[in-house]
This record gives sequence, C-alpha cells and structure tokens, in this order.
Amino acid sequence: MGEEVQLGDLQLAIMRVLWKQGQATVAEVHGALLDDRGLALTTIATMLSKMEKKGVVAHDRDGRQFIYRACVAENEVQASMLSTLTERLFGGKVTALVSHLLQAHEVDAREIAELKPLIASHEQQSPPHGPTR
Amino acid sequence: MGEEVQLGDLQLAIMRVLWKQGQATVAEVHGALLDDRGLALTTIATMLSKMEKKGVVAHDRDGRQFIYRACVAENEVQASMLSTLTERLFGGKVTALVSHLLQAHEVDAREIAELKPLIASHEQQSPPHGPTR
DNA sequence: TTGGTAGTATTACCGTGGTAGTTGAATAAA
DNA sequence: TTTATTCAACTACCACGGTAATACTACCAA
Repeated sequence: MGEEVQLGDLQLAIMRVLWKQGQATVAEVHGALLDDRGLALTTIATMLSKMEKKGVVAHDRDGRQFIYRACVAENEVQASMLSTLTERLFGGKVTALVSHLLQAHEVDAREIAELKPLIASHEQQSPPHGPTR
Repeated sequence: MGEEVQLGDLQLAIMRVLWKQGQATVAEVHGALLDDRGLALTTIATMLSKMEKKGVVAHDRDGRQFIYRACVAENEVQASMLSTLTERLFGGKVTALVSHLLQAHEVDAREIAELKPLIASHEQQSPPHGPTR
C-alpha cells in the first residue's frame, strides 16, 4: 500500500460515478455529471484517458464503446488525500484536524450526536500500532 | 467571509513559517525550509511573489529586504481547504470524514482519548445555526 | 457503395504550482 | 570612486488539471 493517489476536482467527480455505478461508458459518466457541470463529452473522454494513463481507471470495450471502471478504491483515495491534507495543514495531527472541525462550527450538535457512537465503537480495540506514519 | 483559499504544498509550508514567526524575510523563510526541502532562495522569493499577487501574503520593506507576513489566518485556510476536501471526497458530510478516519485506523486509542473531552466540551452549546452552508 | 453517425484519438490551449537562472539595482567594502 | 555583494525583478520551463475542437475510424443505413 501507500499509493499516494491525488486527484483533482473533476477526476474525483468522475471517480464517484464509477464507484457508485461500478462501471460506466464515457457517455454515462458525461450524463451523470452534465447537470452539475455541463461539460463537453470530449472533456470527459480526455480526462478518462489521462486517468487511465495514471492508473486510476481502466477500460474494457463493448463494440466501439469503452467501459470504464475504477482501479483504486474509494477508501484508498480518501485515505491518501486526507492524510496528505492532514500532513500539510495540521502537521499530521489528526486530533488537530478534528479540533479545528469543532472549533470552526463545521460540525453542529446533530452531527456530534452521530459521531459519539462511532467513536465509542472504536474506543476499546484499536490495536497498538505505533506511530501513525 | 468565504474566501476560498486553496494553497499548494510549498505555499502551505511557507505560510506555516509566517504563521509561526509572525513575519519573516525571504532568507528567513528559505532558511526555515532548507532542511526539509533544499530549495533555491529564488524559488522561495518567486513563490512569495505569486502568493502576494494572490493576496495571501503582503510585505513591508526594511531597507532592501522584504518582510513578509500572512494576510489570511491559519484557521481560515484550514477551514477553506478542509471543507473543499470534505465536499469533493465525502459529499460534504463531515461525519463521513470522521468515520473514515476511524475506520482506516488513522486514529489510535491515545488519540481517541484526546478527542473525547474535545467533543464533550462542544457538546452542550453549539448554537442552532441552521445548515452549515 | 457511399454517406452519415457514433465513438475514440489526437492535438491544443490556459492557468497555476513548482523550480530556478539571469538580470538589474542599491548598498557596503576596498 | 570603483568594485563586490546582496537583494528583488524578470523571465523561462515543466507538469498537470481542466477544457474542448478537430481528426480519424468503423459501423450502419439507404
């Protein structure tokens, strides 16, 4: 592990379609993003090409259509990008990140209520795995 | 508010120096980053110029030296970049972000222990401030 | 068999982050 | 006063994300 996957905004949007759909043609991805972004179909196609060169997606063909699928898991990308951001922005301290979230009112009472059981469920085990990095 | 400040890796590193120091000359910033990055002094100077054009730093002069200082608060940048990432990666759901952190073992028992009081202290008040965005 | 259509491939362009050499000006040293 | 040094300014690249027009190709229909 440790792929260091960093994706841009459009790339993430495309990945979200593939993650949700499992697989999709260029036209399907384009359709899924059209309302929010109104991009040309060739833009999506070009981006998918670049992403394939990068190794984050791959395609099979069905006749002349390309069927794209994700090659990296959502978890993986989340982990990679979030840890990069935590490093750059909070000196690698996850607690500093969460602390900021709370301080900045980014999370309200309802969300705190949702969080508490989540934390509780992870409280007891969590193996002693040394320094995070 | 709502500045939408997005900074790159080097830019963040430079900002951290300014945030810590309060202000610094080009040479001082360069010195502070030299061990980790070994960049040319002109690289730092160029970057600071670009950052000034962008409005995130400003300078006064002391003789011929430039004294740079941050124009955006650390909190502000953290909020902006984190919320962008949360939007792109977790569909805007902060709870999904935290949930990922826990699931991915990015946070160990010690950190959870640190987090609990933080959360508790924000549990009661947190003004009814409607939808976050 | 020829022409339209659907779909990918190629090419191009912009903005920005990152990196740094070269130039020019002002000050300090000789 | 001339020279050397120290800055900042200017210029130049490269990579990459994003955006899209145009070119090519294979299939389908008339």
